Amino acid sequence: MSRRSGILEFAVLGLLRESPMHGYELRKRLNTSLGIFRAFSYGTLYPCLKTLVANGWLIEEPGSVPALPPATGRGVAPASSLAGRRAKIVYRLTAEGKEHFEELLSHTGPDSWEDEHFAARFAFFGQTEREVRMRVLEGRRSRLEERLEKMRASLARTRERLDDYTLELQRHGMESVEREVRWLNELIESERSGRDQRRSSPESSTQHDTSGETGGLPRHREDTRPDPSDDTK
Amino acid sequence: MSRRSGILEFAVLGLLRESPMHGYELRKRLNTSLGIFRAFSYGTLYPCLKTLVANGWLIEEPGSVPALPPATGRGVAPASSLAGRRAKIVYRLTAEGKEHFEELLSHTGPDSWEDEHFAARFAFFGQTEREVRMRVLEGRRSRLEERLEKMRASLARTRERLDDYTLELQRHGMESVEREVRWLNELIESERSGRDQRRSSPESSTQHDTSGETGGLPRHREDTRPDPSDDTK
DNA sequence: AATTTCATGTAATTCGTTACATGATTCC
DNA sequence: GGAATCATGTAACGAATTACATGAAATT
Repeated sequence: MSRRSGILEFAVLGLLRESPMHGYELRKRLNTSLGIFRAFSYGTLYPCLKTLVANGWLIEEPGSVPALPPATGRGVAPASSLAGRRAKIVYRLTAEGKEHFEELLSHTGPDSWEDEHFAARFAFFGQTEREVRMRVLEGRRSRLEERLEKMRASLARTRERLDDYTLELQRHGMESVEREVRWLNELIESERSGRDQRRSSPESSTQHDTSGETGGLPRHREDTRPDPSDDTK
Repeated sequence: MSRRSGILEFAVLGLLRESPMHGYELRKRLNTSLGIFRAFSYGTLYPCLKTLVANGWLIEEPGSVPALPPATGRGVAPASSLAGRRAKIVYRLTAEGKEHFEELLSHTGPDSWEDEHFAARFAFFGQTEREVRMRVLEGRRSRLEERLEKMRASLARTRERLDDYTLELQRHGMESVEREVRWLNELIESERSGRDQRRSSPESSTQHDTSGETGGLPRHREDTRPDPSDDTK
């Protein structure tokens, strides 16, 4: 019962699996860390957290403020170390929550290939088993190929009667899809050749795979611009 | 009043501007002809049509069946030529509807740069004035550049702490955006150099611009596969 | 002292879907 | 005559947003 959205629930559990957080922080990570994630609002997030708690997947803890500064008498009320502080609820995954998340991770349904679901799943591939990763990647690919088929068909059918702009829009749309298919091909390829069945424990890696090419994801370089600025406008 | 969605209303008016249609057909065109348009369901479309009628922008006409076949006594009830036929309501744009659409076309707000709105607007660039086209393209571009900024920032901030997959997802996302920016650059460029202020009358063109290169959209070739098949699964 | 950013929540509303209900027409 | 597709609609529900309301903490 209470068929909560899927995608948000999934992402919240996934993020909380890595470390406990409070809502505000959670939302930011939802919008940044994860690739595509659209900006969920608080009006969505908080009620969702509530139901996750109700389901026994999360517990609320009194907020121990992240990096509590020296606080030598400065400010209004230094109070009793970290006791009387209102609000700032930190959510932590329970054992059942963890279990539930694992189950979500290992499941794949036709939804898993859809745009947003796919992105969410991909974002947690780090804790997904190899076999499931493959299923998701391949499912996504065939979903896109289906879509391409339709686009091509409709293009062929209507080509003559459309103005340049509509045509250009379709063309660009198709190219985007084709591009994603190529991306998936690369990923699938490198999944096949990669041998590591790695399975989480979030504090591994940072120097994961010193060999340049084989076994990991396909290599792409990216200009390293240190560019500190704002986040979600 | 009755702040109807925008995007669906806009698209419906735009499609009907070209020619009258009934709901079923309309929906198909929504999902195919226009580039990106997500599949609206009937449960969305029909009520929308109703309110557009209520606003005086559309009128319902008894359906003259598209290509009515000889019908020489065959079938159940040939009836009185095309009189007693139930349903099949054809919607036609009224003068006010046309006016309203023109106004929507010439307006631009911050919404116009968002993904779906942008696609919808672009799909009707054929009947949009040059100046407005420019505004929309440039608005979209700066919207995307903003987005890129944020992505870069968040990448720089979190790079070390993320696993390979999350990173790869972000990288791919950024590349997609960068690609669209390049596309927009091309379009803007060719808008600048193109001289035709063309403004609709849908029955022009089909051989619009016999010169290969200058003035129109940037040229891209595309394999012409005649591939007749189904539409919306 | 004032402003900004952090932080949590709720109520009303919007947008859109699913599932259902119905029936005509065409194809085999 | 039975299946598929065309065609129109409605009611119940779902997901998420906006606008509102509140207040603590940090920055300037």
